[in-house]
Amino acid sequence: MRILVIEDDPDILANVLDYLQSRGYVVDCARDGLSGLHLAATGNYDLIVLDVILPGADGYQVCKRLREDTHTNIPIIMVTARDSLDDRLKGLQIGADDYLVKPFALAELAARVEAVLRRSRGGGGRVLKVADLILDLDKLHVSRAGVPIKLNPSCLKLLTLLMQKSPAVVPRETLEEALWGDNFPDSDNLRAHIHLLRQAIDKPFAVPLLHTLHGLGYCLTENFRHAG
Amino acid sequence: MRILVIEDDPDILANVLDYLQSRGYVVDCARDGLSGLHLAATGNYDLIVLDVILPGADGYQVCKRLREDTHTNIPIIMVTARDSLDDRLKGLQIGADDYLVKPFALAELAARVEAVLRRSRGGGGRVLKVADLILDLDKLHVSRAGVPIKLNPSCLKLLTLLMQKSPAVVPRETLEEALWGDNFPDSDNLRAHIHLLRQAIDKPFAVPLLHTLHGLGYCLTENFRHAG
DNA sequence: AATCGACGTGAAAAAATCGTTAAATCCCTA
DNA sequence: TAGGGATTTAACGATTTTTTCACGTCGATT
Repeated sequence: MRILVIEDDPDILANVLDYLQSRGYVVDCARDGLSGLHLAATGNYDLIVLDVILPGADGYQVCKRLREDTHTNIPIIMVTARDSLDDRLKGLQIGADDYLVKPFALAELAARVEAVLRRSRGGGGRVLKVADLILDLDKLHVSRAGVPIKLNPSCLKLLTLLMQKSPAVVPRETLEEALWGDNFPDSDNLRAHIHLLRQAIDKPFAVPLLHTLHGLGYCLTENFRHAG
Repeated sequence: MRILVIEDDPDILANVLDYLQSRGYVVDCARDGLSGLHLAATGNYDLIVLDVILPGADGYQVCKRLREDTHTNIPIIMVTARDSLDDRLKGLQIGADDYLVKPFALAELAARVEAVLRRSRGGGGRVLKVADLILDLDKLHVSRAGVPIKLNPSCLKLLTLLMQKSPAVVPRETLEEALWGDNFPDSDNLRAHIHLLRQAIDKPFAVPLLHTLHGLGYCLTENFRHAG
């Protein structure tokens, strides 16, 4: 992760640089608004820590020009001693992702850096994984051993639940309620769906993942040892 | 935009509710941790404002369980009177997107809500891009492979949402709510709009970007791998 | 071993979803 | 008030999903 720190106070700059580097980030710095703008536009950073009080162009101008002129959406955390409400509002409305008031603890800066980065990288990637079976909860895409698998909505719901609970056993009633709520269909329909799910995720592969515990429920796991 | 406010103090709750509603958000609320957790898991919200001091499960527990158990990445803004450094760090590290200390100005809450929403949808830039399809949110201008495309307002709304969420799958209900709010028209009208959108952005080009996932929703993406 | 209930399998019927088209209605402006 | 674009409604066929059902298998209990 590459971070650009734009700050004119040499003491603060040195502290921030050291701390962020110690946390494993690659950090560059600029001491005034214009060189900061230039670096930001060319340097391919993942996040910018931006002081408001700067020689040259101030932080608001830097932020505004980054958003409007260069059309970048690099996350920006503004940092400043100015803590009036209007200042904070201005910073946030102009396109900053967060606004931190000096003096601040370096640990808090790092925590906010991580929070913003987490969000800017697509929210953390909501994926479930059991053995070589992967379910992407956003794309609703399933694959096993790299092979894409097509599932209908019911099977997808079942698989989601089973993967979330894995390696626990999920009772029939839980699965039925997930599919139909309170009033299930007349026939014992879950069997058919489980069958479809098995066809899709287990049949084409060597080791089955979906196991039946007679009278108890179903369980999705790799290391399944039958009691015997 | 749907927001869930989890807060037990009735005065603060009323203020926050009124203010956010006046800004055009659809707001629900919960007064304790458990019902908040339940609403959050089922209610399809775009953001959660979460008080730390709560009866039932406290805010940290709610946040943690949302991130770990239910695997949601709904943006969370924590709000609390506890402003010690450790409290703030805990909130951010546990998966909150922002941490706001009481007492706060409603305007600042709204600004931070918007900053977080901006980031959580498509990244804050005013230009959305999916493959060679480009949407300028300021000029409301759409083009693909350099060719300008004219869209009516409905299709524009649909495309905006789909691009913001890309490459995630957007369920029908989300699209319908974006177009009509709570009371959609009688007939299944989304199909017609999707058709129009396809005519505009896909038909004149070689590779389609808008894909249907039967029973699940629609997905705008370039690399769409569907199992045979 | 016999039996009963729970489970697996496959096929076919029923229902839901979807793409497409055309006509009707609404809304704004000239 | 007429015209044009936007939106809504309706209908059709095609496809997919869900449900139902019949029958065979397995496991536990007697």
